[in-house]
Amino acid sequence: MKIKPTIPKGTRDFGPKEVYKRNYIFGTIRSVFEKYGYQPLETPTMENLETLTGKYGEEGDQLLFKVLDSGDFLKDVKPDVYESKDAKKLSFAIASKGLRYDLTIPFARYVVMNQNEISFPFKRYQIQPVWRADRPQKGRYREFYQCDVDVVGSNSLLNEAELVQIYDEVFHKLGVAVTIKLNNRKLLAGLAEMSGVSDQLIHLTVAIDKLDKIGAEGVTKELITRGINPSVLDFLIETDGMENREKLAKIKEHLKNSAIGLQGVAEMETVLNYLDMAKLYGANVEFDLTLARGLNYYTGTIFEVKANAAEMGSIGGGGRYDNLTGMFGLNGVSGVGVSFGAERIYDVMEELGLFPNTVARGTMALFINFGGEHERVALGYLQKLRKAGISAELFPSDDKMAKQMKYANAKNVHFVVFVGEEELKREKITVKNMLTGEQNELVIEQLITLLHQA
RNA sequence: GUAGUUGUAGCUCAGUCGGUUAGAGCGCCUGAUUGUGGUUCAGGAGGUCGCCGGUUCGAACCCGGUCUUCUACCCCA
Repeated sequence: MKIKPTIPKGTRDFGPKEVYKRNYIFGTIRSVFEKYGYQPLETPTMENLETLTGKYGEEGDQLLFKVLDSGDFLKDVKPDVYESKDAKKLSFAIASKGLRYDLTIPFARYVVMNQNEISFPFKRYQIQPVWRADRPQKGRYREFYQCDVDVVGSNSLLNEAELVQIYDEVFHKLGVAVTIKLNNRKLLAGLAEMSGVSDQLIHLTVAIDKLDKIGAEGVTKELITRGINPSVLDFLIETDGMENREKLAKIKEHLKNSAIGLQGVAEMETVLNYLDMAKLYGANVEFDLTLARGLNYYTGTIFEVKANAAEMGSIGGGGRYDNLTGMFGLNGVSGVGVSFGAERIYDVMEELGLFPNTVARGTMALFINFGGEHERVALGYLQKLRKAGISAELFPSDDKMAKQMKYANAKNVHFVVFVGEEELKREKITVKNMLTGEQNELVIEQLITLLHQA
C-alpha cells in the first residue's frame, strides 16, 4: 500500500539549512544565558495531566495535547461517562498524561520536587519544544520551541533588570532591533482599584491589552459590555507616548490612594533605575501601561519584546510570579522569568535578511574520487585534514567528474581536492577554490595551512 | 470553536465554455565533453490533477463531503 507522506497539521520538518539557522539562534541564546550564570534544565516531553490542567485558564486546558493511556484504557471508564459522549470528560478518563504546554509549569513542578537539593536563588534556563492544540497561522505552530530563563527564590528587582539585559544582549547579537516593553501587574491592579473594579482585573487587562489593535473605541465598547467604567482609558490615552519617567510620575499621582498601585510604582522606578546603570547595547525600553499579557499567574513586573522592523506578534515575554510553586504546595518562593520565541525570531530574521552567510557553512574540502590507488591515497589525506579539525569528505564512488563537481556545488563545498595520476607521482594534491575557480598544486601540509586560514 | 482561502510533475505555477494525448520554467538523468562545477546546446524520465462520492455521453474544471495549506477572530510564542 502506498501512502502519501505527510506530517501533522501545525508541525514542520527542518532541512539542513533551516537547522543551521535555528542552531545559530539557539546557540546565541544559550551562550548569553550561561554568561549570566543560568544553568540548563530539561524536563520530560510528557507531564501528568493533573500537573498541567488548570494552570493556563479554561482556554489553555482546551489546547493541551493529551496522551492516551496504555493498555485496555476503556475498561475502567464509568458507564455514564462513556455513554455521555462528552469528549472532554471522556478524554480525562482515558488520558492521564499530556504534552507540555510551556516550560514554566514543568519548571515549577521540578523546583518543588527537588526543593531539598536546590540552593536558592536558583537560576535555570531551558530550551525545549512545547505543544499546543490550536489553529496554526502566521507565527503560530502546534509544535514550537521556547527558550526560557527564570530565577526563583529571590524577590530582588535586580533579577528583572538582568532579564532585560539578557533580552538586550541576545537581540543585539542576533542583529534584531527590538523594543522591550515593561509594565507591572500591581499598576494594573491599582488602576482597577481606582475604578472600583478590582474583581474584574483580568477583564480590564485583557481589554486594554488590545488598545493598539482595536483602538480606543473598541476597548471602550468591550469595557462597557463587561460593566466597567471606560474612564480608565482616558488616563491611558493621556499618558500614551510620554517618556518613561514622565509617565511614572503621572501614574504615581493618579494612584496615590492605592497601596498596591504605589507598590507597583516603586517597583517600576527601581527597575528603571537599575537599567540606567546597566548601559544596554541598544534595545529600546518602554514603560507601557497598556501591556497586560494573558497568563494569569503573573503578579509583578511583566515583559514583552517586539521587533521594531517587522510585523510580527511578540517575540518574547514573561514576568514575575509570586506564588507559582504554591499550586504544588511550596509557598513563599517568588520567581521571575522570560521566554524567547525562537520560531518567530527565525521568521523575523529571515524577513529582514539578518542571518550571516557563515551559519550554513558547508563542508570545507571534498576529495574527488578517482578510484583504485588514488582513492586509498585520498583516504589518507582525508584523515589528516580531519585530525587537523577541518571538515572534509571523500566522494563515495569514482563517478564522473561532472557529477562529483555538481555535488560539491550543491553542498556549498569550499575547496575541491584532486589526487589523480599526476599528483600521485609527485606526492602532491591539486586544490581548487570553488568560489574563485583558482587552482593550485600543493603538498598536504600546505593544504592544511590554507584551509585553516579560510 | 467561528469565517475565508489553498491543493495540478521533485519545486514554483499555467490550464479558455466541461471535450478526446494535462503544459511551462527551474531541478533531475543522459549525451555533446574518458581530469574540472556554477555557461551553452540536444535528448529523456517524471502526474491517481489532495481524497471520497455525485451530476454528465464525457470532469483538473460543476455539486456535496473530507483532509490539507495559508489567513482573520478567540487566545497566544
